[in-house]
Amino acid sequence: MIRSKNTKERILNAGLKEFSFHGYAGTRMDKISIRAKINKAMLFYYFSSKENLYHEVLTHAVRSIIPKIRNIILLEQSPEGFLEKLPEVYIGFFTKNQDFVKMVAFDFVQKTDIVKAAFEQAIGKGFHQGPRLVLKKIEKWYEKGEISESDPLQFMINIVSLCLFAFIARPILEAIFNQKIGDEQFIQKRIKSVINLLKQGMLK
Amino acid sequence: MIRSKNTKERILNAGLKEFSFHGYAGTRMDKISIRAKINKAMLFYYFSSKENLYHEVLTHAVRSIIPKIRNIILLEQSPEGFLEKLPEVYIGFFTKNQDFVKMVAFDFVQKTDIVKAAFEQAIGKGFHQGPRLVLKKIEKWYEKGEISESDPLQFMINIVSLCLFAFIARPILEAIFNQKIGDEQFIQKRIKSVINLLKQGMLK
DNA sequence: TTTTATATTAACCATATGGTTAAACCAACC
DNA sequence: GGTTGGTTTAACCATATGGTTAATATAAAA
Repeated sequence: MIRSKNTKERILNAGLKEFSFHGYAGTRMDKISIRAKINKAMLFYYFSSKENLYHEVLTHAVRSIIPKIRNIILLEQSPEGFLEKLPEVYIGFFTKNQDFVKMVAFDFVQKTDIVKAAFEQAIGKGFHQGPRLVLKKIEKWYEKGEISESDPLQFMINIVSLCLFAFIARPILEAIFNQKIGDEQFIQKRIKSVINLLKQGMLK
Repeated sequence: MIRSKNTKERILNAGLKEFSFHGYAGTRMDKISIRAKINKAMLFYYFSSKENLYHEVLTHAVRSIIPKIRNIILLEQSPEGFLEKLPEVYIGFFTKNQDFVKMVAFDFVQKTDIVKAAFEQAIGKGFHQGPRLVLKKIEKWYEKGEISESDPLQFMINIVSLCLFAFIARPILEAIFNQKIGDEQFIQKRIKSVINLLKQGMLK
């Protein structure tokens, strides 16, 4: 009975859009069904509840994403390469997956547990192992005198902050500084600025 | 009739707490009334609607905050001083006003207009003038060869990103890196790291 | 002490919302 | 052609939620 093989997929996509725009609490099930062009009951037929749909949307999105980032983080062995490649990959990714980023940013503050669970489930062991390995790698760079930041956690937070913040806070920044953010020109500038700052500021 | 002079204040405080924890959509009026220990009808007696209460909570919070930040941003004349003082003030402020920061971060993405309106109303002319003046100041620093970042907007985004992100994304970071964020020790480390990175990375 | 105007409450209301149900639909298999 | 079993729908339901009302309490003015 393949009346519509892609119904589930359509729901997942519509869910991602709605959740990313309105957050978990602000999202309405019937809005999702309208966007997916199906009867509301289908949502519950396939996903049983709002919480579960949210969970599946998240897991689905995370699965399609993680591998791309993981490689760069784990494989790169020199701090120069790390600081040069990461911003480009991160910012490029965030730009092309704003819905996902928005959705996570929205509810991680409040529905931390459910978001965390989705990540853990989607990533598996890598969820704990990955970050630990990265931090160790950074620690060694410091011991070898290759970088100036002694705390690996601060090192990583610096990178992620510079790459992510502008895209989460985009409406705030646009309102305050009265400039458009997010077009190709801005993104290229942003990447350059971040790489420059990181290399000049954290390499020895 | 001063049966309870501080009822309004109590509602405002309870509102800030609830809105910051659950966002606009996720906040329930009766939860606010319970937290404020008054009858739900009082909320509407004093603030007429949820949207309006939200607006007032925001305006109230913004008013108590802006002056502290404004001075440092506008008065400081050297880039060194700017990069040394701002992180301390910002991070200190964000740490002590996490509710406010959370609330703004939560809904600025989605309810941009209402948040923006509250800011504009609370700040007045300074809302547009302030940022413009800062950007001009930074531009001059670059022209004088005192800083290496040519784009004032990127300059500011770099600063704000490094100061704010960790406190907004706190639960994410704690989950990923499996470390506590937000205690006094972390905050001191964070301030140091940000100042170092900014000075080493953007001063000439 | 009575009046007055504000402050406060319990009970209520209309609607929105997540979720259910029972029946219809339809492709494949017999 | 009829049966089977997953798919889809319209109608429905219980509860939650923002908001209202009418009555009551109370401090101060008269």
